[in-house]
Amino acid sequence: MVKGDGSDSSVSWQSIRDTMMTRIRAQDYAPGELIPNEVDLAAEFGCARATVNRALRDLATSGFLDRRRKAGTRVREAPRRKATLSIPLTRAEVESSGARYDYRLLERAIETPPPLVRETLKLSGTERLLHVKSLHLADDVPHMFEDRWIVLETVPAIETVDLAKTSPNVWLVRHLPYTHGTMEFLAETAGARSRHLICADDDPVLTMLRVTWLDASPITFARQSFSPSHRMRLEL
Amino acid sequence: MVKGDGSDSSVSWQSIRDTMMTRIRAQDYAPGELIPNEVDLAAEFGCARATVNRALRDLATSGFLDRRRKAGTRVREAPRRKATLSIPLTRAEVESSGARYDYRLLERAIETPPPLVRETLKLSGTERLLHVKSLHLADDVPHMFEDRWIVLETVPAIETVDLAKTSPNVWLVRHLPYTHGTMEFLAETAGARSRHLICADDDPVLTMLRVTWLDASPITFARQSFSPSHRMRLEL
DNA sequence: GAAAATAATATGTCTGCACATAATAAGCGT
DNA sequence: ACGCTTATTATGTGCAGACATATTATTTTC
Repeated sequence: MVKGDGSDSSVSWQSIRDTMMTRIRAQDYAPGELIPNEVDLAAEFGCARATVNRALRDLATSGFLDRRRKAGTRVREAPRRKATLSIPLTRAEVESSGARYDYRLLERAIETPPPLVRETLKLSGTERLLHVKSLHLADDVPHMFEDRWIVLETVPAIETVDLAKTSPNVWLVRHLPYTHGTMEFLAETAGARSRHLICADDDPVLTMLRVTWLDASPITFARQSFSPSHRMRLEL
Repeated sequence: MVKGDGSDSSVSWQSIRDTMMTRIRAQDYAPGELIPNEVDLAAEFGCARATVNRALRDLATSGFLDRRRKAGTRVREAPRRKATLSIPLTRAEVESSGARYDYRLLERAIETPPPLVRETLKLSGTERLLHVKSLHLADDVPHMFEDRWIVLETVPAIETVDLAKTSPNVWLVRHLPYTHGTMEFLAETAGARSRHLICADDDPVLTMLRVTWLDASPITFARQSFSPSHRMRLEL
């Protein structure tokens, strides 16, 4: 076959991707403008169209290209980037820094949602929610305080789980992957949480709000506040 | 042909992906355990192996499966998730909320890096850096204060750019896409920034640190502090 | 029995080819 | 001109077959 030897006769989709990436960076293709179509590029690189397709598809999902049928492929003006945030699974985060992880269940109750939670999770207000407060520690030092609401209608199984042993997040990740969700970062003063995080009332703390859904059904709303000086790190 | 009519005889990779996703969620395949190989799945779904491959590859990049040659494909114990953060291009962020965006250059100077910057960007200390402080506004209200260092050795062209018109970030995104970088969120007190953000000295502000690289060359180190009450939102 | 050579296996990818689909462009009738 | 129908075109996807590559399993050799 023509491609058998692997060294030169065949072109890899990665090499095409890299070449195209170089051209985009060098502005050989102007931002916003059309690039040659797949057939032409395949001819240029001397490969099958499918190979070019793979390369361009990859650049599109990476956010450097915009592709539309018939309309063609064009260079994105402002590349969108994806951050691979190693899903703040607190345990892994703590242990990766060499510290010993510990978890304490503080409160557990079944309640109806207060207004903020009701709105966030788009509930009617009559649902039964599991309300859990917990503390996560690194080397016995408070690391994060979590206040979480879980919709029992969506996750009935969690009602019988012993949350003193397994943290809600760990259980949820393991048993009920979400389909989508949102995440918000904000800064606030520790306030009442200072008691758990062992800091001053007016210390600034980083708070992360997370809402997850299983299609149209709300799963959980979590408010996680980290001890002062903590940094949430993401890779780009 | 067998697949021509498009309605039933052919199976789409998306449908296979969805079916497999359902099985993973239902724990038909136990976490950590092997799933059938591509040939068997292709037989089950009545399609070509390439189609199964596409589906499984997608689930792997989404973080639900782990794939290794010869070793096979297994269900990840704790799915890794990716957040598509709409690259905090401040202008777009502000305008999407319906507000008018404005930008003001506060300071511009060429300096040698202080210790923190030198370490972060792994510099020797003798390099010339462009040091820029700027303020970004939404409807004339301070929205974000930025303190940025740009390595002129990596980005010589920016020295002649009129940064009163174009913000450094906009220029960089447009002219020099980075290959990788990191991002950190933290909470701190406004301190001296309170003057620009028009808030109290001890108000908690969300700060985002961003460092970007072009392969092994450092591009820029930015410290962006948002006005109190601002939330940084990411989609999962 | 341990190390080295060899086989087996699952995923990775490329090739041609065909048809599907979405969106634009062209043609046409009024 | 205007709106409608009908090409045309670029990307999207499927199939069968072949080879590539990374591991793991097995056998051979000392």
